Amino acid sequence: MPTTRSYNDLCPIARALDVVGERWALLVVRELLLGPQRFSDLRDALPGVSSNLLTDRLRELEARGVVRRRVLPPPAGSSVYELTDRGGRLEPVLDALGEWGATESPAADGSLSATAVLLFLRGSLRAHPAAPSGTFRLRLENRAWTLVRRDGVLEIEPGDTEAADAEIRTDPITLNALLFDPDGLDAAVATGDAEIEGDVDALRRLLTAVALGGS
Amino acid sequence: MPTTRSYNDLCPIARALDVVGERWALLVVRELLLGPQRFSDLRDALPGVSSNLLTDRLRELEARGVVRRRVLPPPAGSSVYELTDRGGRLEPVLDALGEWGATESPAADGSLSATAVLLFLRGSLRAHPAAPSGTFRLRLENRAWTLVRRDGVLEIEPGDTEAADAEIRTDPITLNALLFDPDGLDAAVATGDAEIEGDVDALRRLLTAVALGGS
DNA sequence: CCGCATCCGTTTCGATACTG
DNA sequence: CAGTATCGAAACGGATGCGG
Repeated sequence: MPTTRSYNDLCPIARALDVVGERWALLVVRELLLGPQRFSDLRDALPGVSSNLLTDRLRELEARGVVRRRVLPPPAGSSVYELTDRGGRLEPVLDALGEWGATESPAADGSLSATAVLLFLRGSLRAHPAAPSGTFRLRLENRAWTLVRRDGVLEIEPGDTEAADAEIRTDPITLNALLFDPDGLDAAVATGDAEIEGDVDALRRLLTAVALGGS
Repeated sequence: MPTTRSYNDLCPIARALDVVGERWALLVVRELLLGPQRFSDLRDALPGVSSNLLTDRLRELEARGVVRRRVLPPPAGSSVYELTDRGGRLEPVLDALGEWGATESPAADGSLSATAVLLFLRGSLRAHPAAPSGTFRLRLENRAWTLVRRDGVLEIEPGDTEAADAEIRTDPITLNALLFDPDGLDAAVATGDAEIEGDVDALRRLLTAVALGGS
């Protein structure tokens, strides 16, 4: 049964927290920021959330107009969860939280979803104006995203939406490490933790731009 | 006993939520944004939080470097809680949450602390460039704040920090209503819900600027 | 397998009472 | 005023089961 608890506070901040202040709620929104996800994608991206609680959160966020459930057209038949317009407008909240959280110690251990590292990557590049232009394919956890930087705007979309200058296949943890130490790219390739293709120098410049921006 | 539960997620957003994602935590930060507060101030501003939980939250936020407890110099002897620099950097998070929460329905009923309405007032005026310059004294719940708009910057500080052009004495709910309907000022004065002094026209222009910005 | 629903032990929360 | 102590209620977390 979904939570109905409220702060009973007229302040807009408190009313926002009534909607997305429950445990896991904002992390579900985080996972949906780059595109729709299936129930099991969310569960895998959020280790520690139990399936029943994930169901509750999704129902609650759906009832509050943050998330929408959409049944894919046949033959898929399965359904995905995606942000509504209102849910998408939570992006500045998550950006601000991420910026604040990034000032802490570099963190010890834990999981890291593909969406999480891609959001960090995107935020770092957006904050760092010197990032190179180009189109990059990122393959993480058997899924693909396309990073496009053109005319100063940076977007990351799910899928192979267009031809890429370079491609990297790796896992979120390795990619995250490379964002802090781009020079580790060759070593990661050597150990098989990452595979790269295409314009490798462009990829290297991309990683370096993040590392410079983050310091 | 303070909470130690973690998402165990390397994402900066999740790590931020490990610190300020517990219930009431961000509302405590909200209350401290405009200046130090005593324990009982916080409890009164946050009806619904039990004193033991407020103690837990403050201890937790103190341990995480968000809040600091400070003992006032004699003869006061009492102690106050205030934000650390790191805690103060949460302001963009609360701004973003407030902006998102304000797009909802105007809210039905509930409490409203002085800080909450002043933060809303400040945010609205900052977003609306046409707000008039001047210095205003705001008296709510037996406490005073000074609103200064000068050279395009707007600040609200606790106390009577400088001479004011006008003063209003009222309660948070009435002030909030006036922010949506400035024309209600005369009625509020007539019923005794508000008392005003000084340059009343300047006060009227201030309220009107908020109403225009919020629409 | 996916998308839940049910059950159950543990943690957190909320209300009230009480103390220095 | 500034917290502590206690206790029932709610929320959370993990395991298991079940229909498609």
